[in-house]
Formats: sequence, structure tokens, C-alpha cells
Amino acid sequence: MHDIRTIRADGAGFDAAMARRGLLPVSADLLERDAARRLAQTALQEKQARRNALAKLVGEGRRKGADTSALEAESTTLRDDMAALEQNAAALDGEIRATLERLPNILDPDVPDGRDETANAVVKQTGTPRDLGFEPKQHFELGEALGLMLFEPAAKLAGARFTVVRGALARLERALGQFMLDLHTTEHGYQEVQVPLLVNDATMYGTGQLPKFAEDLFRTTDGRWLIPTAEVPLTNLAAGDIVTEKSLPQRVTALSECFRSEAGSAGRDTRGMLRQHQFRKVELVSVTKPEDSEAEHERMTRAAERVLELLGLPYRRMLLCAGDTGFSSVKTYDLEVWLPGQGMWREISSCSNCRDFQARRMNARYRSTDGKTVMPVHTLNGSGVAVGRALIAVMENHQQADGSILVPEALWPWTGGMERIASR
RNA sequence: GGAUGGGUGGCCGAGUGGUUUAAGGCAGCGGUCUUGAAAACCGCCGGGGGUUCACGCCCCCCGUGAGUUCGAAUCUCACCCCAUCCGCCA
Repeated sequence: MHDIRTIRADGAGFDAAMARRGLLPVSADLLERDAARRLAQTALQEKQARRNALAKLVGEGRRKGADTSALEAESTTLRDDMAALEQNAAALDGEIRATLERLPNILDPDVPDGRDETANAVVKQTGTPRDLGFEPKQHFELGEALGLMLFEPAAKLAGARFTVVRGALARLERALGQFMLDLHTTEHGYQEVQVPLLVNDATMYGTGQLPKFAEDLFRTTDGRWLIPTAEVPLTNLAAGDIVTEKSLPQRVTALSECFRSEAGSAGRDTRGMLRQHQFRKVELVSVTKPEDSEAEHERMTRAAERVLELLGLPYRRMLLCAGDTGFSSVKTYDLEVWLPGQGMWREISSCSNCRDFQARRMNARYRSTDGKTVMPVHTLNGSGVAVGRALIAVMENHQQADGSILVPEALWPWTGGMERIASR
């Protein structure tokens, strides 16, 4: 949510920022309504002041036993005028708000121009795709051959975009999640949190899923929403709070199920478990002072990269272009992992700095140590990393010619020493 | 699902129609004292908005929304949330 004052200060600059997102100018219309709103509000407040004064006079008059009927009559006539002005101001305020809450965040100057993912920039690459010495298989070929990754039963139970994983592969996925969680809590300073997977409207609004992206979400019959990422509950932990400057930064992480309707991606990635209605993800969320968010963004992205490095997975860090950067983000790094079976780099993590955009929506603030100012915090979120996709990446990168899969050594403590997954 | 009790500033908590301009405490900030710290004492100290070059002045906010009234934290209605007990339940 944008501060109308920044638009007042530089409407042309704001329009230029929105143009980078491919949006038409809105500042002139907004400022016109803003001026009208303030006019109505000022007039209303003058009448409220008069009413307050009259009420005081009536009170004093009655105590003395004086006739106050003239004062009361004036106050009564004020009421009608006030109601009209109040309605006018509230309507304009609602219109301004309705526009503002659907406008995306202002992009960081670092973000390259571009309409889609083809304009994303490679920031760096770590590890190189290895020549396995044989024709690599895709994860679902490996999984089905092992008899441990099943799509027919999932379709029977729930439909398309679900997967049943069994046995050693199920254990491997569980190990991946535990490994990531333990890494971030013990080495990267994040506190583990268990969060609700069902949340209310206000929570979805706070992180920016609502009101614009309801069609991407699942809704329950009692009006709640299934979280598409733990970013939603983790970030909203700060909603409505004023915290002390000293308590920042706050870093939290959760391993959670995520639910996405995948509306609009019909036909994409239909084979395998790359794009599911339900998947697990370890999420990282940081709340910082404004001046710290940029450094925190790098730090968080490094934390996610560390996961891939320890798993021996080649990856590259992408800086998303204007057209590919999400609604709430000013700057996003995607981590793309190499999938030998697919022969492609695929997203496995996305780390975003939202600055004060979500904080304003959810009214999350901090008080400076000198007690003088209260300001919105900055919020950041990143996958650290997607567990289901990590399972795919481990399977495809560590597959052997015989169709077995070597378990990365980093996972052994969580796999009970299981070092290889093979059919038996 | 049923019953009862609640929701007041960063936190706790008083406040049942008009000196509430929301008491008091805690925390925080500044100061006195001290080698330093603590304690004690003194002062400052909620949020949002309008207006003003500024000082300041004004308006709104006591869970949310309607209503009654000259006037509402206080009265009425609806809704939301929390706690406890009962029922059901992993």
C-alpha cells in the first residue's frame, strides 16, 4: 500500500514507477480525489468543532438552569450537514483506497526493465551441470520406476496436480524439510514457528494476496483461506504491532504446507510434481529497520543458497525483471536449480524485499529508541527452499545409471543414515 | 453447538451520559545524584488525520459497524474476536 503523501510529493515520479510495471498513470486522478477528500474533511471538522462547542455550552447552561433550546436547535441542524460531508469524505476515501490497494510496489532501481522472465538477469552461478555419463531421467520417471512416486492414486484421491510419495522418497522429502529448518534455526538465526495454514481476510490482505489475487487461492466454506505460502502468517505476526527498534531484526522460519489453485497455469508442468496444488516449503521471513532491509535481502538469499550448496545442487541466482517481480516486492532474487532430467533451470526459491509495502497494509511499525518516531518496518520473505522441488532436484542431480539415487551426505542425519535409494 | 464473562494507549489497568482535556502504574526517553551502575527523585511520553511557512490550532480513534442524544468509552442493536465451563472431538 502506497502512502498518498509520496504521490502528492511527486505524482509524475509515481506514474513513471507504475509505468515500469506496465500500468497507466493514476496520480492525476488520485490527487484530484485526494484534494476533494481533504476539502470535505476540513469542512466536516469545522462543523464537528462547532458541535463540540455547542454541546459544552448546553451542558453548562443546563447546570445553571438557563434556556438552551436555541443552542440545541443549531446543533441539530449541524447534524444533517455533517452527515452529508462525512458520507462524501468517506466515499472519496474509499475510492482512493480501492485504487491504492491494487497498485503494486515501486521497483528498486536495480531491477532491469522487461516484460517477462526472458529479461531476468543472471547474477551468478554456483556449481555446473554435470555430465552424468548417461541419459538423465526426469524425477517422475525415476520415482515411478522406484515405485515410490505415484500419480494415479493421487488423481484418484484428489485429482490432477497432486502426488503420492511413499517409502524412502517420502523419508527423503521429510529429511529435506527438517534439514532446511535446522540449518536456518541453528546457523542463520531464524526462529522456528508453527503457523496456521488457514487465515482470515485481513491476513491475506496484509501480505498483498487480497484483494487482487483471490483466484489464486483456495477458500474454505467458513470464509477462511488456505495459505499459498507461510510468508502470509509469518509476516502477519507483526500486523498491528509497534515494536521497539532494539527488537529488530526479527527472523522467523516455518516448514509448512502451501496451497495454490494454479489458476491460469493450465497445461503447464502437468507431468510430475513440479507444480502442485499442495506442497511443502521452508519459508524465511525477516522484519527489519528500513536502513537494514537491503543488506537483509542479501543475507536471506545467501541463507537459501546455502541449502542448495549443501545439497550439491548447481544453481544460479536471477534478478527478476520488472515484469516478473511480484506485486508486493521491490526487488526479487529467484534461485534456479539445474534439473538434468528436464535439461532446464527451474525456480526453487524466491527472495523478496517488500520494504514498507506490506508493513503499511498490515500496520506493522516500530518505535525508534529515542522514542521520537513511529515508522513502518520493512518486511522480507524468501523460500529456504521449496521442499518438493528440492526433492525433484536431488533426485535428478544425484540419479545413477541404474535408476538409484544417492542421498547427499548433508541429509544423512535426517535419513537415519540412508545413503542410497534403490528399487529392491 | 450451548452458557457465562470480557475487548480502553507499547504493556497493565481505572472509568455506567457533560471538568475525560482518558486517572494511575509499568516500559521508554531526558535530567539530578553517582567513579560507574542500580535505587531514589524531577520532567517528557498513545495512534491517525486536517490546517499552517512555522509556532500552533482543530478533528477522529476506547474490538467493528449502525443507532439514540444538544452531547456517547459510558445507553441500544448487530457482528467479530478472546477467556472459562458444558457438549462433541485428534
